[in-house]
Amino acid sequence: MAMTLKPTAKEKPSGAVSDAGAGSDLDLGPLPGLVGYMLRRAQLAIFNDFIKTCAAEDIRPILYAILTVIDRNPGVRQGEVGAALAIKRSNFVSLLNELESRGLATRTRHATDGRSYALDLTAEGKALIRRLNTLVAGHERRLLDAFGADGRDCLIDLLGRIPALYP
Amino acid sequence: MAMTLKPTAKEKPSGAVSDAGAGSDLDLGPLPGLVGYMLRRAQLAIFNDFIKTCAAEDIRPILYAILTVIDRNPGVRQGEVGAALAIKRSNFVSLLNELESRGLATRTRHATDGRSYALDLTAEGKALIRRLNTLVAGHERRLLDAFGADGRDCLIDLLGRIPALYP
DNA sequence: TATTGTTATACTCTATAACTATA
DNA sequence: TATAGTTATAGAGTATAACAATA
Repeated sequence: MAMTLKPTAKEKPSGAVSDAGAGSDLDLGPLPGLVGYMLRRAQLAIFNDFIKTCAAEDIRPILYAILTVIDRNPGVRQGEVGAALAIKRSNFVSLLNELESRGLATRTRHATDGRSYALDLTAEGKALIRRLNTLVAGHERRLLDAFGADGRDCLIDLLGRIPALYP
Repeated sequence: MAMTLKPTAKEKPSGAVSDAGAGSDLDLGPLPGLVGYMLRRAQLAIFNDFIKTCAAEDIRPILYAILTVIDRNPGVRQGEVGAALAIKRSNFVSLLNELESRGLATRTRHATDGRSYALDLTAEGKALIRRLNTLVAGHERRLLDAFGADGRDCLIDLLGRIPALYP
């Protein structure tokens, strides 16, 4: 639970606008000190790189997450995947339709509950997720190279504690 | 540049799904180890809290950021604000229209460049940003209480280094 | 010719309500 | 009645292309 750390040297002696302004020399006031603001910028940058990384397979981050969960939990019910990824049922439908029409995943009626669908990857879907995992590992390695394993683990750890703060 | 730290104790001995699944017992595979995935979940949680925090003033995160930059840089040109916040010019127009029509900001023709607008907050806008800063400080304090100043600074520092990784 | 702001448009993600079919 | 999935719809945020006015 505890954590000991030394932040990187503060290179801006006064204002502390840091790099957040993307080269701009404007005064951003409290923004560079707000977790939410820095989170938005970081997420934009990482998602753009993720999209570029998986562009050859035409897969967006949300589709990669869905494919991953189905791959790891064959026969999982549709609603479970959505809940695990915080995607609303109504929004999940068209995403799954997309995967299904591309021949990557299948809906099968649940054995004991006629309301549910059991989701599985097709052979093509399984082959795709393997290729994607290789691409994504390369994408992730850039962060690992920049931050080191300790820095990356620390970031993951801190980020993972945030959702629990807002019940 | 260097950083020393001890991640929090790993409470899940085996799988390490952590809290990312929001209580689900599904196997999320590599997702909880991906910075981008954890970033998305953290940002969703923080933005939702921010929106709730500023709901009484009917201000979304992006409007707060714009108001802040205009407040800190009176007379700033429209394009500069957009560039500082990574908002495309074409998308910035309607956002500024919203602030202007609500009587919070003004467009004035730039003194020396007839193409530009100089942006300023109205008295009402200035009063609003002061109230917002109080609300946002409370929102941010929750993170500070949870992580401590060291943890928060570490998080901000790591997040701030991410955009520079993708030129 | 290049830049600033604007309009138009499209796509993705998200949110809500109402519907169906099963339980 | 409650739940799983679906449809319809609306709102944000983001992206590109084309245009007018100005430099």
